[in-house]
Amino acid sequence: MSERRVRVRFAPSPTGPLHIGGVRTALYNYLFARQHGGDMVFRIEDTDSTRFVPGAEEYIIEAFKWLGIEFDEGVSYGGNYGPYRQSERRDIYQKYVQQLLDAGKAYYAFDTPEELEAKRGEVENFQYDASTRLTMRNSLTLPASQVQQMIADGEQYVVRFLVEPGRDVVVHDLIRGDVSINSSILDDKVLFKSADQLPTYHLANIVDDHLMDISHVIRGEEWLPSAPLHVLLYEAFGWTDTMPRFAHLPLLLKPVGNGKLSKRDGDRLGFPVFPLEWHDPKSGEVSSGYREKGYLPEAVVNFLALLGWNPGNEHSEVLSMAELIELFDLEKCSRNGARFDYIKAAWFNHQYLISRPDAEWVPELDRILRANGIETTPEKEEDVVRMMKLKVIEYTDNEGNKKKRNVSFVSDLWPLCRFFFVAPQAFDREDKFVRKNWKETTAEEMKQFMRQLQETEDFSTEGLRQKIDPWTEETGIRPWNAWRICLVGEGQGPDMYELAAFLGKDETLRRIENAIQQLG
RNA sequence: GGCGCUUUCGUCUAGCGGCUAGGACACAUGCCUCUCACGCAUGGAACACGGGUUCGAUUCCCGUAGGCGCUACCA
Repeated sequence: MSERRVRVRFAPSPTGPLHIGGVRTALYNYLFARQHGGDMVFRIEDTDSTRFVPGAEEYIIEAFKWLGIEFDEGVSYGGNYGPYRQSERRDIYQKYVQQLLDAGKAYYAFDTPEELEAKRGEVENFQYDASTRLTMRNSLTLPASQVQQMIADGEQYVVRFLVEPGRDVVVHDLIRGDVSINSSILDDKVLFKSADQLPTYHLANIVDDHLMDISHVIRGEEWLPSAPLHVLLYEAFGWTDTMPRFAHLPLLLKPVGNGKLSKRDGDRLGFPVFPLEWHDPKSGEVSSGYREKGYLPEAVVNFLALLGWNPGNEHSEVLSMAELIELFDLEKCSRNGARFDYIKAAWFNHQYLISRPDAEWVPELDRILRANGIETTPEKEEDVVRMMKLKVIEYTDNEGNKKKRNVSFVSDLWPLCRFFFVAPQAFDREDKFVRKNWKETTAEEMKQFMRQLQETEDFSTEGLRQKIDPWTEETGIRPWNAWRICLVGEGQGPDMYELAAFLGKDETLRRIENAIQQLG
């Protein structure tokens, strides 16, 4: 078994945008596959034609591209095990359904949805299983000739799996160990529906995993209760020796309150639950995405990887995809659900944002500036990036130490740097910083200060420092905070000499004059 | 209701019979300082409960309680 090539799959239903929990499941599959030099398969499980949502498949593919989770084969990637869309595999499933039917391991059932509904109404905890199947309308209770006739007449039916009661079915789970369930509590699951000539999830899933030679099934914990059914299905087909190994991942829970993470939590607390922004084609509703919110894909991946798995104490929590691949270990996955700590997600984003290479900033910053009506030319771009990188993301303090600012999202940047491009228009007298640093004597001091600036020949950072520092010593005037109000409008921003040097003498003086006029 | 999974700081977790129970996020305080930050330092903060097993349980077993999931002609 250790010789078997690792092949895993991520197999979503195209019923809407990819939930962040699904992203994590895919990520774990990906890490596992890459670590073992195996294959990652992308399969579309669209066996419920009524729930198909246009655009969902494309959305999912785009989301993984953005996140850097790569598939080796599957829908849109090709491969030797296709087709990878279940709706295109009808013939295959029919063959295997027939195989079970012929072997007496499955049977036709003609009970209509209405009849079943009625049954559930009159019998408490009704379940279609060994205890009830002989009281229903199916090929076990009806004469064979009548069954043939009904099918020939086009009567709607389903094929159900015949579960032998009274057996303990053991599922070996890589994360949880052996899980045992008695087959008597399992129902005779519907395997195939005549209405759309498609199988249900369970049948399609087992057949495809077998045919695609999947070695490991890594999926969410919600599948654990049906895992014994899947084991039984492998047995019924005679595929137990190549049955994949199972691993059921803990679920992602709400940040606060009870239950699993839902879209509503994101709306309520202000964080996305989808990787990309999603425009619902029916309702027109727009759901925010990590990408559009200014998250970096590396940060999302890193954060998600650590929700339910941990490499241990000796490692930093800031891990690249390559490091995650190297360290990942299914058996070290935790078994209990993880609350979704979106505050920590922001911290991860901060980590990646401040250490981003300059080149990657160019298009991003350019976009921000254009969005705010600042035109940059390609020649100027580099200067703008350098300036913003040095003065907004990272700067040098008076002692020459490199410092970094608390920027968590790309969208935080504009408010932090707009003063480089736009002079403060109005001043808020109620602002704490303004109140504290603009006193009655300040206007007069600023006028004196302006004369010093006026006389400064070398208006560079160093030139200003050499001219102004001695003056503050002589006069005892400490101009920096008031000066900051003039140029920035509030208590933030880089070193004042650096800022003034960037703005230039004219603009610096203009802004001070304006502030004096307004604040008096 | 039935079945299954699960339970260490507020949160994510390390721990795999003997530890002052460790780290990260968040929080608080201090240092730095021309502002906001960053950084650094410090601090508070946890083994759900009850029985066993054992010389010794956070760790193993059994209950109880809580949490989560499944219980469709959805995945």
